[in-house]
Amino acid sequence: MPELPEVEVVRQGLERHILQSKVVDVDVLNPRSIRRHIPGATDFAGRLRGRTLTAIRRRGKFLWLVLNDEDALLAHLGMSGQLLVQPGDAPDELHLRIRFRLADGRELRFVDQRTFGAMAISEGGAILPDELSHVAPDPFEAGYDAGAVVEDLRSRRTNVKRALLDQSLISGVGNIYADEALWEAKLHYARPTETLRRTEAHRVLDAVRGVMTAALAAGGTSFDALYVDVDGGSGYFARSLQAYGREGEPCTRCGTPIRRDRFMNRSSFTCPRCQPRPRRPHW
DNA sequence: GCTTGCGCCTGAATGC
DNA sequence: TGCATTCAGGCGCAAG
Repeated sequence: MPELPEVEVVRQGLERHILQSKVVDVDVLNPRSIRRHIPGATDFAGRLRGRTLTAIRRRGKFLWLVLNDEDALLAHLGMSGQLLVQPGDAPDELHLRIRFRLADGRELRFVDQRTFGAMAISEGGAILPDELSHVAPDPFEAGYDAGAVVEDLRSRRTNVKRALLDQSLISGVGNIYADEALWEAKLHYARPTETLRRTEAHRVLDAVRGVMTAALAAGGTSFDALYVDVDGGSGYFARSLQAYGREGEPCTRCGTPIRRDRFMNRSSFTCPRCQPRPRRPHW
């Protein structure tokens, strides 16, 4: 599942492989993958033909390829999206959605089994696409202000995990790293945000940055055949996970079996001892 | 204005 | 065995 570290691995891979490449043609094999590009596939391809990829940028889980220092090709990988750089004669992937033919004969390919991902052209989006105006800075950006995030977090009327997953508060965090950060900070996912002390809020935000830094160093988290890198390689952070996916296995801090709950229609993994459920408030 | 819940999507895994 | 159901989950939007 691509979260910030996996998207950053992809960004770095694109930077290594296709910076200054020229797009000569584009095939949209599934229009759903450009559903955010309202003018449609013909317009999409026309705006890319002849353009050069002059920079690869990222905020949170969003990625954009700058076109001649002006417009941008915006991408979100969703659940299962991959951006692969392949020789032109490589066989099509089963879930190939968009093909970008490059001038040197190689292809940039958007492959996405579940089609939750999407691409679009952002006019004038080189620095920061307008489409991302609602996406907060991620913890690795210069504009990230931990103190401001702490105050925003504590002003919300929700629980801490939902807040961490809210891209308008802090971007780049998905289900896996939210669970890992909460385990690290010894906080339960259902903890009401308004009851967080400043030190606790800082602790969980520091944990978010720490776990994502470690994941990036490991090349990201990969499960099964959902590859991460542009050449199809997998990251190996999955073996370092402390909570996510470890139901029934002992907590590495205290030995208590990790439990799995359904929460917000997704799985949440906690150590019941290190992360006790908050006491219900008195009504 | 803010918070919450749903639908989108495919394939693997599970249940009967 | 085979068909049906569940699960994975980020995002945008509608409803509350």
